[in-house]
Amino acid sequence: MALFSTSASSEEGSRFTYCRKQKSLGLLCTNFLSLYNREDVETIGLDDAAAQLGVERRRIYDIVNVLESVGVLARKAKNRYSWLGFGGIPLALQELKDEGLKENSNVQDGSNHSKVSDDEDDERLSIPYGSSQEDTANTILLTQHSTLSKTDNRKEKSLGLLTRNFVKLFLCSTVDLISLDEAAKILLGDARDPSLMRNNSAAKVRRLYDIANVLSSMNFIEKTHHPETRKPAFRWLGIQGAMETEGVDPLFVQHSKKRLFGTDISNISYKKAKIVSTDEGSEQIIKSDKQLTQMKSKSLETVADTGELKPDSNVYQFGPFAPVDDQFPSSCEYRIRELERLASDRPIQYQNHALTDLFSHYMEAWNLWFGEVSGKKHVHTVS
DNA sequence: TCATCCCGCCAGACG
DNA sequence: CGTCTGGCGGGATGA
Repeated sequence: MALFSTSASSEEGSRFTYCRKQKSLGLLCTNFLSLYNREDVETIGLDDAAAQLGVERRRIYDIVNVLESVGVLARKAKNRYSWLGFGGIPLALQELKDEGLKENSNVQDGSNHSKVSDDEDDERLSIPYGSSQEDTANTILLTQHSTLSKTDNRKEKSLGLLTRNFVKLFLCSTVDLISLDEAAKILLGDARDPSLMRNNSAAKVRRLYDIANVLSSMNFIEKTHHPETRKPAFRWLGIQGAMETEGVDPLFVQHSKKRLFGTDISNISYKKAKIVSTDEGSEQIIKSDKQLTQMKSKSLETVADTGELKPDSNVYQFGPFAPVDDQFPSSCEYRIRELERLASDRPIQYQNHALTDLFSHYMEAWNLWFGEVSGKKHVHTVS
C-alpha cells in the first residue's frame, strides 16, 4: 500500500498546514501584551511567558528586548522582567529623544548631565536637526563607532540597541516614513558613502524586520508604501498609535486590513516544515523541544510570585493614561509637549479628520487626567 | 522572482 | 560546568 503514500502533504496536510503568519513575532508580541497587560501584573518570568505563549524561549528574548527598549518592560534580574506597561512608554521615548538629540548635536557641554538611568552609550547617530523635512533621511549620518570594547562588540549589534536607534530615527528627525532598507543603511554606518556599505546590511534588515513586526503590533509604526516609489515602508505613528493599542483587547484587534491570524493565544502549532514521512508515508510533526510538553499547566500564579501583592493598584484608571507608579511629572510634561508638538509640527498629518478627532480626544482625556493628578499632587497646572 | 522573516545552532555572558 | 542570552544567517514562505 505504498502507492501514493510518499507525498508528505497528502490530504492530511490540509488540516495542519504550516502557516508562517501564525508564528510571526508580531502576533506573538500581541499575545504577549494581552497576556500581561493587566494592572495586577508586576513581574514576568521568561520561562513562564514562553510556556504560556507556547513558544521557545528564544522568541521571548526577541520580544522582550524590543519591549524593553520602548519602556514597557524593565529587566529586573536574570530571567525576570518587571512590567511597566504602556504607561512606561512616554518616558522611555522622551529619553530616547533626548539621547538622540544630544548625540547628534555633537556639542559636548562637558560637566553634568542628568542622564536618566539606562545603560551605556553607543554609537552616535547624528541627525541634522531641523533641516528640511525631505532630505533629512539622506543626510543623516552616523559617525564613527571606532573605539569598541572588544567584549561589548556584541552588544553593539543587539536587537535592543537597534530598536532604540530605529526609534530615534523617527523621534529625532522629521522623517516619518522610511523603508527598512534605508533604515538599515542609516543605522549601520555611513549613509554618506553608499559604496562602502558596511558589512552586509542585508543581515541587519532581517533584524529590522523583526523589530518592525513587534513595533507594528503595538501600533508604533504602520506598514505602508512610499508614495512615489511604491516601495514598502514604515510610517511612525508614535504614542497615539501605541496608546490606542492599550485598552482594547489587543488580541484580536486586527485593525483595518492587517493580517488576520489565528485566535489561539498560545500560538502553539506545528513547527516549520519538520515533517518526516515514516516508512509507510504516515507523516508526523516533530516538535523539537520539550516546550510543548510543559505548557498549559499554568494558573495565574505568574504574577506575584515575589510575594508582595500590590497595595491598591488601581487608583488611576483613566483610559489610555493609566500611569505607572511614580514619575508622573516627567511623563506628564512630556506628553503635553509631545501633543503640542504634534499639533503644530505636522499640520499636514492632521488634516486627516480621523487623526484630528483622535488627537482632540486624547487632549481632552489628558487634561482630565492631568487635572486629577495636579489636584492631588499639587503640581503645576496646564496653562 | 524578490520581499519577508522564522527557526534554532551555537558562542559569549553569567553564576 | 550548566544555564541564560541572544547574534546570526540558512532557507522556507508569501506575494
